[in-house]
Amino acid sequence: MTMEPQVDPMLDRTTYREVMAEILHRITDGPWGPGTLLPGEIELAEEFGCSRTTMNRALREVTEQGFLDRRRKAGTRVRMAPLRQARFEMPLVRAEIEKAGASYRYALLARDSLPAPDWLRARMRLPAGARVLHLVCVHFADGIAFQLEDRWINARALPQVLKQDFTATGPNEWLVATVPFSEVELSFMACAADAMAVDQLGHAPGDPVFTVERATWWQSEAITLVRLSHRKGYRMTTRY
Amino acid sequence: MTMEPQVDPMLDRTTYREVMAEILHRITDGPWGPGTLLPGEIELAEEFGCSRTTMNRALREVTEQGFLDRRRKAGTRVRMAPLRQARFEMPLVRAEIEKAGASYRYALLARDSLPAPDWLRARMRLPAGARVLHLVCVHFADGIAFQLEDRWINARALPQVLKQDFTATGPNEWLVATVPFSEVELSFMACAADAMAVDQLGHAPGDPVFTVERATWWQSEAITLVRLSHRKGYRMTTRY
DNA sequence: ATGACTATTATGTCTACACATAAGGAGCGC
DNA sequence: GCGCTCCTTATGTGTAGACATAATAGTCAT
Repeated sequence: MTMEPQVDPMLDRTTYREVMAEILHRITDGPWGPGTLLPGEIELAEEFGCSRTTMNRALREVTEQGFLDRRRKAGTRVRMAPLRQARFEMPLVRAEIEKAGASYRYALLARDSLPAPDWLRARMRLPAGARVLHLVCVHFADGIAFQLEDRWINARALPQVLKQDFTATGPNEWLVATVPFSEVELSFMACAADAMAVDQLGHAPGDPVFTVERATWWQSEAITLVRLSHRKGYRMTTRY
Repeated sequence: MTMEPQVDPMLDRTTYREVMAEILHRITDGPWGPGTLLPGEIELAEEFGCSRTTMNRALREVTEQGFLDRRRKAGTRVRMAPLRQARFEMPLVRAEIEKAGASYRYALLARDSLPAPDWLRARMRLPAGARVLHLVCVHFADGIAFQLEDRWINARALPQVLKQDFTATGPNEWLVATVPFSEVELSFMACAADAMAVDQLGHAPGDPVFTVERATWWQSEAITLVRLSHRKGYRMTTRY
């Protein structure tokens, strides 16, 4: 029984990834400078030797990356300035420190179970009388205090948290592995160093401290509120 | 000539947006808790009354939003914790102020054309002897200083900038409309108030000032470096 | 048992086609 | 000129069908 030699029919096909790459190239280093009106999908599909569906997907994804502006009837245009948005990954401190090539150490400073104070109940939309666990910990990079973590965890939503002993690993890593979140509020700000920041991070009183506050909920139930104070001179940087 | 009554065939169709909404609902408020293994695409498509293509797109987009984890053969699983990434839109100050319902006013404080100082050349990878335009401006919300802008623009890359008179509109709006960028470095930090911040933003000397620094390049050529200092108590917040 | 091959399966992607929808633009009445 | 309708056009989205690919699970020989 003889077989016809079969060439893989999909092997030569232009994929939407290839199309994307070429489009991005034409935008950033090629003839499609800012403001250029691109040919229509059908025309481009013919030029690239793919279906309109594939071209549509490629253009859609390049648009999502912020380089194009598409409007029905008006066509596809190269943005004057790529969409002004920054994506931050919020890494675990541990990962951040180890990525920088420093050794990581963690210490628990305080641990306290108590009814949620009023300001916290208001901030996190907690019901009256909810119990919370309050933790204070420090993260060290090469033995030097890097980040001070002041965390509140809703023990009503997570009763197991009260049995956790956070002396070995931080609450962040435990939470990430244990509970999800559906809603996050994230703030960046500059605060004046308080007593805790002075003691633990080596700031002078009143020094500017870069602080991140992060509140998370799951299915409308408060999970945790954390304030992360950083060592002197810390910058949060992203490139894109 | 009689016509058959034609029902719009697409009107009843399940759209990928509807599917996405239902999937997200099932994840965040429904039976698909973290770790759940979802049924296969074909099965889901049947249940939702749509094609596998549509179901695939819905699942793909929910995955992009960080709620699902998909692997060939292994299937689709709800993530334990939604992907930890934050997206910041970087609005024009004007838009930010007006969105908050305040009136916007702009003022140019200083304007100076000079050869790039060494620190700036190093910071922006500028060639020796490059001329830059240095601008200082303030953005007011309801008459109160909101943001202080300290900007350097590479006049070698943008010779037209020297002819621009930035008394009426800020350099940001001009740049956005004039020149694109392909590379951005964005930093957030807490600085101590300097003389300029004291004079213009009403800080006390040494007060913590939330500062954003943003450097942009286009095709490896430096465009602009800007430091934005914010009024007392400013928080940059995002929800997702 | 163990390592190598094979079958199976769920997702990934491409095609061709059709209809939907937003919005620019022409033409018209005033 | 101004505002209105209507046509056209480019993108947006849905369908059925096919093949691609990665990864698991099972089979077989050693």
